[in-house]
Amino acid sequence: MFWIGNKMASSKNATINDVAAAAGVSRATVSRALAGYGRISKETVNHVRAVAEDLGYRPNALAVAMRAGRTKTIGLVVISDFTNAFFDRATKSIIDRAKELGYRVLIQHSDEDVSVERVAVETMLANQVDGIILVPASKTQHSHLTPKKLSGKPLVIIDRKLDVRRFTTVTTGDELAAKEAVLFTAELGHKRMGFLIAVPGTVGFTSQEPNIPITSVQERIDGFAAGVKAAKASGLWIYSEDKEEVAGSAVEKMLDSPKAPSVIFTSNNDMLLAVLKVVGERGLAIGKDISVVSFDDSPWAAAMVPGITVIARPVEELGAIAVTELIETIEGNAKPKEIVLPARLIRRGSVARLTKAQ
Amino acid sequence: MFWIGNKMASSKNATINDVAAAAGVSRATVSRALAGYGRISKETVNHVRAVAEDLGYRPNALAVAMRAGRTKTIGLVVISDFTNAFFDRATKSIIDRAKELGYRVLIQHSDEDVSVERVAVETMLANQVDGIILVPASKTQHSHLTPKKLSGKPLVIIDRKLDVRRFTTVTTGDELAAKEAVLFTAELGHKRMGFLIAVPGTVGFTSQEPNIPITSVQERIDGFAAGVKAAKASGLWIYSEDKEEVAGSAVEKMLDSPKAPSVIFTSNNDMLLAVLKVVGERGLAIGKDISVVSFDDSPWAAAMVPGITVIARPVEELGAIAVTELIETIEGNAKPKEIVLPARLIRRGSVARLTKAQ
DNA sequence: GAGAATTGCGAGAGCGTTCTCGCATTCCGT
DNA sequence: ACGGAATGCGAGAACGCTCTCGCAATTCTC
Repeated sequence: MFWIGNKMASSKNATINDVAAAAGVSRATVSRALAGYGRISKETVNHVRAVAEDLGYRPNALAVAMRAGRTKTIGLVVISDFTNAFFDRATKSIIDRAKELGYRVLIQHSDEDVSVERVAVETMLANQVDGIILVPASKTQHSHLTPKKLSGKPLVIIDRKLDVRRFTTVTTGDELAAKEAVLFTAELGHKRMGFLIAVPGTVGFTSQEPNIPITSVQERIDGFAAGVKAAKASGLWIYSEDKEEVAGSAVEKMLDSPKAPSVIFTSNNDMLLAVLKVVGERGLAIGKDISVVSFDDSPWAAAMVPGITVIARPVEELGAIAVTELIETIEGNAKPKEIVLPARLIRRGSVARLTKAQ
Repeated sequence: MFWIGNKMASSKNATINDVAAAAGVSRATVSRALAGYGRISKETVNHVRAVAEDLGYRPNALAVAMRAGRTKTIGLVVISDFTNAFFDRATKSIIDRAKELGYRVLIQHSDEDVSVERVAVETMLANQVDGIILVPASKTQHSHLTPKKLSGKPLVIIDRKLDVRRFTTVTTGDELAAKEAVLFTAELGHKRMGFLIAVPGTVGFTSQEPNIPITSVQERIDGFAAGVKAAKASGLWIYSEDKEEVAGSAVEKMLDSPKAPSVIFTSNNDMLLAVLKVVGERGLAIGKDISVVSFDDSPWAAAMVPGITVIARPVEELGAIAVTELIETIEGNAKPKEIVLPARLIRRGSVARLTKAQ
């Protein structure tokens, strides 16, 4: 085979050696010219840049990272994919903020499974990420999250907390928001409140409170209970598998109960969909015959008529703050801190004003 | 500072050199022991593996990739983030399928902007991806997609086509599906059909057909037109900016037109939301006073009552096929091919049966 | 105009792997 | 017991890059 320099060898990338050869200078000079540091003449810079441009030279990010011991990449391990109405926006804001700060994002899903989370973290570290943002599958199982196992790489926890306070944590104040939402419905005359809670790992549904290893969900339950108590109302809890048909049956049961609630709270958007479906099939009018409040806002919850009243968490802000904190820790040495962002109630038409007991 | 070997130097990763030193063998032997190739005794293998385990050794993926000239990573450049009801599932299926085949996925968004797409592709290549899956922002502007600029890396186009046939392309048969959907509504008695089309880059809305550089959207328009013609019905086209308020105004105008349609088709889920909102505010009942058909299925379109009749595209299949084709091209040498997957109508309750002219 | 300071650039090491090559050592057959 | 084959392992190069060090050549200083 004939070739002229490396350039013709194949359609492979031109390397810094090719540029050096073509420009008639050394590798070091090319590096200086392109990165713009050190002692080098203006003419050489221009010449080298022109040659590099000409060859379509593109630095090999792998080699740069290898040499620098830094990849400018952060890892993101979320529990669910972005077909979920919370994690889609969280992921987006994390990617966007990271980009602003000059970082790339590697994404993995744990599916609420600690062992999957463990290998996801392993993969991240093998790929030399500079830091990790994690939505932990369990608040208790974190033996894979010791500084040693993390090779000293910083970790930021979002959405939920661990039962140790070793890492920076960014969450939302769901307990207070849940309580306020309940009180809001109480003001409108509601006395019987239902709460449909998605609990990963459950099979079927139950009204017995299961062990919940997720702090954010627990907070919502506690806040709901506090609200019910403060309003001197009655509460009905149903814990369901995260699957629409199952959740639908749970809703049926709730509606058929002698103490059927006048307002149903749901712990996420999937549960809300289950409620909407059953309620719709029964011909009940939202915001009139039955009221609904859900955690997490979404475009369709806002666009429906009546709009769904939601407890909106500052998702984008949460993601952006997590990235900012992480990168500060990577580049400087920020201390671990616990950041709690306020969630707020967005009142739309899905909660009826009750005049008489219903 | 005192230290014993590299291990104590900091909390950095143990390298293969550390393992070799700790096991009292050479790097080459460690490599053989861990990878399981070459001539090596059983005892050495066990010993080395134990030591590696003990040190928490984790091969540096960067170094491996560097040496191998292959990263086992593919790049994905989509036009929109995963808050979009099509790209969330597409991205998910691509990640899942890639994982099955032992590949990781790097994701970038182009926001329908060719220049952003260009740098996204650049970034991918700088990161040495083995191949790229791309949703092109424009069918005509692809000067950055020549084999040379791609460093010979394979590229698979999805969702839309380019005006050249150089790459493997995976799309859906939207033209036929649109036509069939129109004929279906005609069978139910509809004679006046509206089509609300999101056109990126448009400002406001118009009924003048703009230049549309996206083949899938064009196909839908053509199919709709073919259906209207075949049904001897009348069609009303509105091209709108991809923004809810603007699309809402477009819907208002459509409904106020003297030739107001009895059924409105929408080119994607965002447009559907705009329709639902306006229609709901006017107190019109979906599937009764007004009918709706949308491109792309989504959980909430299915859960609403009545459910929204949609043209469902095989998103997961599309993504999986794209990955499979790409990786076949990477590892073997598959020829470019054009794959078109069928889209199908899912009939729910959002299309009314008209008895008399309406 | 001679020494000092400055400027421009090349040589080379090292980041963590993998893998080829070659050198000892052990094993076998006769 | 001796030649050859088989076995086990180490040395070293290479992937592409950055950056320190040092050496010429040029410019400055008095």
